[in-house]
Amino acid sequence: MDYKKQLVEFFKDVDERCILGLSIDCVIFGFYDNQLKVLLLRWKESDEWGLPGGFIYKKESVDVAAQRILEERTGIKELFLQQFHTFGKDVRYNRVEISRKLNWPDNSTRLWPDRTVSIGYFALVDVSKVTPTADFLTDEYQWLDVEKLPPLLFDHNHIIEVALKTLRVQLSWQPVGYNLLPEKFTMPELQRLYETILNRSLDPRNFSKKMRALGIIERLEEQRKGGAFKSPYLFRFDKEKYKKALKEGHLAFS
Amino acid sequence: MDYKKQLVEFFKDVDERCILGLSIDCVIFGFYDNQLKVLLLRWKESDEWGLPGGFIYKKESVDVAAQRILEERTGIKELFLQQFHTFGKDVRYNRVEISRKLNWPDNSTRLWPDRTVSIGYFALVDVSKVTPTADFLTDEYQWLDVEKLPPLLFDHNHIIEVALKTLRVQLSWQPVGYNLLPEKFTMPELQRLYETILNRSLDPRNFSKKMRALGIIERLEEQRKGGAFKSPYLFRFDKEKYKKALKEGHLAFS
DNA sequence: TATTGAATATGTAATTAATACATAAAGCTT
DNA sequence: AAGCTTTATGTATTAATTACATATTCAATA
Repeated sequence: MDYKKQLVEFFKDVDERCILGLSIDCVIFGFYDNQLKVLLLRWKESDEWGLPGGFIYKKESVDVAAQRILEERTGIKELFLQQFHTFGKDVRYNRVEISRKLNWPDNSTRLWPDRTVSIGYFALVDVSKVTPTADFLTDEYQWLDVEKLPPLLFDHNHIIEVALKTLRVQLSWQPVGYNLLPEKFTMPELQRLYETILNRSLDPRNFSKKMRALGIIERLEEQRKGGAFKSPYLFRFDKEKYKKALKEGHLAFS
Repeated sequence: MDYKKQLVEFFKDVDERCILGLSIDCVIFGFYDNQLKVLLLRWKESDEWGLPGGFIYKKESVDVAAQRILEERTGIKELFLQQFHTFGKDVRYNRVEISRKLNWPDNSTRLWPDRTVSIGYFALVDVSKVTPTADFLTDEYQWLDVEKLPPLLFDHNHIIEVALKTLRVQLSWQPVGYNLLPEKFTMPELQRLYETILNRSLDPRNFSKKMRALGIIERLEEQRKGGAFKSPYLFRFDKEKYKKALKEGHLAFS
């Protein structure tokens, strides 16, 4: 059975097992090469990219569904995952246009509901711990720079924008980094993460002072060698204190 | 035709005109008697209270539906309205329990979907400008103190808690008051609004200093007479500057 | 092995914001 | 006129934020 026939079966199956007209879209952020990246999937037999997403089983909480979808796509369980907005415009896609873009038969989206409301979640993950896996509809993944995204399927560019905005606001009163950086990292790496998310440069003396004052990281004796310059110290998050700061929220990068 | 028969018609009609399995719940905050109030509706032929809510027409944006529902319930168009969370637990109500509580015939909720996901919006309104109107399912409204709520239908107590938490967080970086107070208000009134939302007392000298420094209110020459004490000055929000502050977010009640 | 270039580590002074705190003034009542 | 109640207001202290420059280390290479 070829892909196009499987598609019909796939959507029939979704209709049977899942809630209709409601989906989840996941904005999975990662950080490397000093850039904030987002995980995107290329849809089969097309050049179109979109966010990982999925549907909610009939007897499954939405939060659980989001977690499941993320685990399916990234292979990791423990991650920062947060619902940030529900996208409910009456027209979020045009079935004819989608069929064309995806090179699907004309009537293949016939079984889709007239509209779909999508609940957006964003996740922060350590790229090195992730093994992205495409789903049935897609066959390639890529981490793309959030600042240089091509036009995506559906309203996914907009969804990413809102996620990013939420992340920026959150950064001003909660710590970020535990889920985005490897276990050990240098102060400049942490600073570049903040600079990337906030999209502006910070003073290294003030940044270091503030971060260390928060009491959520500890400096190790270890240094990272390798560059033709002074070796930076390595740091590590104190998981307990980090979690506490997440809850209480006492940062202020204004 | 009596109410119980109409009920069946009502839900049939909803099924035909609206998206299934998705609803909107509105937490409408108001402020008077120095207390933060929330608008609640009593369901017909019962003593059970719940949030105003409704369903989304098949070709209607979720935001528009929320606005429509609020307008139907309060009669006012221009209000602060914000989506704050989507509630998607797999079990949010028990149909048998609901039937019993509402004194409905046993099978009256038979046509309800197995579960409903609800999108939560909160609104801030000037109580004096509102003419609350009950809907088909309800026949009485009341403004109840958010701190003294009885057990409500469904997960509405939880929804209000989340709304209140959101409002508190928001207060720390955005102004509040334009939609909750009458056009002219005194500084102590504004302070009590803040104290009520934050649930703690503030120093009047510091509060006044800070508020006036924000540049979003102007003091009028007018004073309010009437009490056996020094007449307070009246203030008014500068709508433009208030809107700007809303967008930019520069407050900090920490 | 001495030199150079690149990135890191660090401290202090100045400014701004937040907090703590008490008294005089005005309006109504009696 | 006295008394009660609520409002209006300023200053000193502390804490937080900002601005700013130089010495260090490592690797490459001359």
